[in-house]
Amino acid sequence: MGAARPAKAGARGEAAPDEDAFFPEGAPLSALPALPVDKPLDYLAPPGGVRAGDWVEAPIGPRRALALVWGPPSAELPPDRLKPLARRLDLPPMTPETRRFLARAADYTLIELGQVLRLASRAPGLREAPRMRRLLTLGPERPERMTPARRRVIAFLEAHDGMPFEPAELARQAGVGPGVVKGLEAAGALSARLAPHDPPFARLDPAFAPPALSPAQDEAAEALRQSVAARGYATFLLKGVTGSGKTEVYMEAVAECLRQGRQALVLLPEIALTAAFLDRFERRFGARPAEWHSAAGDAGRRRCWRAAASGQAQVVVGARSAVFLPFRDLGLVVVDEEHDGSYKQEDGPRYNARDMAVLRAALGRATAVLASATPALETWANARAGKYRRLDLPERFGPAVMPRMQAVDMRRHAPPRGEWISEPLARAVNERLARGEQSLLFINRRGYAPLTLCRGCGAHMGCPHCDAWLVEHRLRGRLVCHQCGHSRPVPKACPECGRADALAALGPGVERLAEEARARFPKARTALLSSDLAQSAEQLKARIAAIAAGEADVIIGTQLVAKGHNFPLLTLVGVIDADLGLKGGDLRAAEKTFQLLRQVAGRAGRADRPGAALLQTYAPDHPVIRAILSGDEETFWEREAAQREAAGAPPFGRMAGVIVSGPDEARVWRTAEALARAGAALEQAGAQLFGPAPAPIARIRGRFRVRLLVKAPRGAPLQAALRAWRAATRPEPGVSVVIDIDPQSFL
DNA sequence: AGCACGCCGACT
DNA sequence: GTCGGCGTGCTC
Repeated sequence: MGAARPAKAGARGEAAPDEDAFFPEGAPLSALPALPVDKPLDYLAPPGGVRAGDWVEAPIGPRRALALVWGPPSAELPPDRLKPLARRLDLPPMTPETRRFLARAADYTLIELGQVLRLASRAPGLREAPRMRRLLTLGPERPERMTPARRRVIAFLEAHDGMPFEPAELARQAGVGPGVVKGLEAAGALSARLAPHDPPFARLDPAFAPPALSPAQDEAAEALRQSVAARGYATFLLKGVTGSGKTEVYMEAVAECLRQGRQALVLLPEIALTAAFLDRFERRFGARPAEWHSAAGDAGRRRCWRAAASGQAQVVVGARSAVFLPFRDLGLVVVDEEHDGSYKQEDGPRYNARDMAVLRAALGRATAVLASATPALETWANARAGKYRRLDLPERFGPAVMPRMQAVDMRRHAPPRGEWISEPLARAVNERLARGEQSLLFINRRGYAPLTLCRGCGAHMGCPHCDAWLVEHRLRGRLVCHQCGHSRPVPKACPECGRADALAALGPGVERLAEEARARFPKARTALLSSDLAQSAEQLKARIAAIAAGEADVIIGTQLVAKGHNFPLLTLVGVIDADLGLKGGDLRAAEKTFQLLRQVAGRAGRADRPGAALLQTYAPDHPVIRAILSGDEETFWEREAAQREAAGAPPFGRMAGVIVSGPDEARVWRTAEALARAGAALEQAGAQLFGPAPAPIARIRGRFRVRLLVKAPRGAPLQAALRAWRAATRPEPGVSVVIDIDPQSFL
């Protein structure tokens, strides 16, 4: 996310200057339907009039759509051609801040403005009247005829001190039939009132249970508190390893936000992690926040959306799409584990919730907090450039931030053919076994073996849809393509030459490594952890928890172990192939490997009991390996940033990936070349175009794919230029051109 | 998002 | 000759 400057006029769909303009019945106005239109359409105000920001129902073709009153009419059509809006909806109006945010988000992500409104209104039942229910309390009168059943109802209500009940619930609790309650109400002994069906969220108390903070935590918390209290824009990078207390620190920012009477949003990358977070939240503030994620259900989403819009929900905790909720007054956005790839929406409208969070804070005079132990390169670069304020949390229990890191030079310690655990690593594991401690053997490759080769004719088992090799999954008895998911049974004989028993499995996967570990450490209890072995997310979590609690001595795992769960008994991490991922054309390979290996190695030991990590490598002098060994991440990031600039690859900030794909290779290539030729138009706008790369054309899921890259200096109108450029080139039939504004996807 | 319009393939 | 595939465009 680039600089967070205040809103600038001129962007498409900018909120009208007259922010709460009133439009009396019949007056022309513009309103934005929640469908993929790229600008508001003109309508006439409905009976009773409307204001900018009001939710309405707009006729669109033969249908009616949810829409938002945007501002004065564009006057592109004469007023006699305009249709009147159907009606004003009983929903809290959208604030000018949120409207400006939606406009800028559309501009930044190249998503149609109406589609962004749709993201902001994805809750069920918005066009229906809010559901109400009848509640009964004790009325002023007593009934003339008193019966035992009636007495029970009255006594029950008296005992509950004015608390209201639904009729059916009251009858059940008082142990009477529904007729008794009805009779009492008719006699005037009970009075009824209507209340919203969705109960309000419990009030949160910022003073409920403030934790004792370390001096370093308190310093960071104070910086955040001051920023929230100042009610202006700022973004912080809150950096600290697991266990440094990041969560406690940003919870204090939430507390200050509550004291300010503004709303806070906490984005979490994984729904699976929310339950633990919610418990923690409740212990701090005495009640649970509103939740926003797909698993919350229709009722939950409706309740959360309305409470966010009305301001009743003080804090919303949610997945990435929560960033588009129409908050009434958002004062703080926290993005936890900001480097996490799941903040990126890849299907349908493409956006990165982390970037949207920063944009939203900038336009709403709010504080954004990006929390991570391993920030994304672009976040790190933004902090270095002074756009984000950086807060570093040291380890609470002393300087032992990372485990002792050591390389095992595989050129000197090569294991025998068909094995992958070196002697030094085996020794280290045996030491742990003797002490009753856990070891983790890490290999970032699922399955048994990455390559199956015929010893007879040399044929390798490739995917019929991609160029990728098929990976043998021995536990499933299948060959699987990790690119496209295609799978087939493991053949008995070579499909090329027909020779039986000639197929050889080459290279290690996690299943094979587990086999080797069991043979190598026969007395140890081994456990295999791989995402494709789990039946369900729940089951996987339970399994990880059991292993973390000590059910295994040697864990053999894929990158799944890098995230989430802590392993308190773990004191050794052995990285089987630290070089994996450093090869290949991915510009982000070094950065990704660096982060992954640090995260995995960081699982070893705890702050008070540092562990060790052994990296098996054939290239101990590779800069990435050296950076991981030295732990000097600042230098590493500096180098990565500089190298990208030197290579002419877009550095940071304003850039876009352009994905050209289709089923016909020649058509995809011709379209990519046509786009490249039209790049002159981009260059006039100060942008540069890279590609298409001369490398062989990629095949993914049966479609050919070519990538182009566009970069523009800060301040260049990249979005507008991209729009014009794309419009100027007609893709060949069947070819699609997708512009991806987020850097993570294409680097 | 729907829905109509429109231009090329296989068919009673 | 037509029926129908879904690519493209429009909705105030």
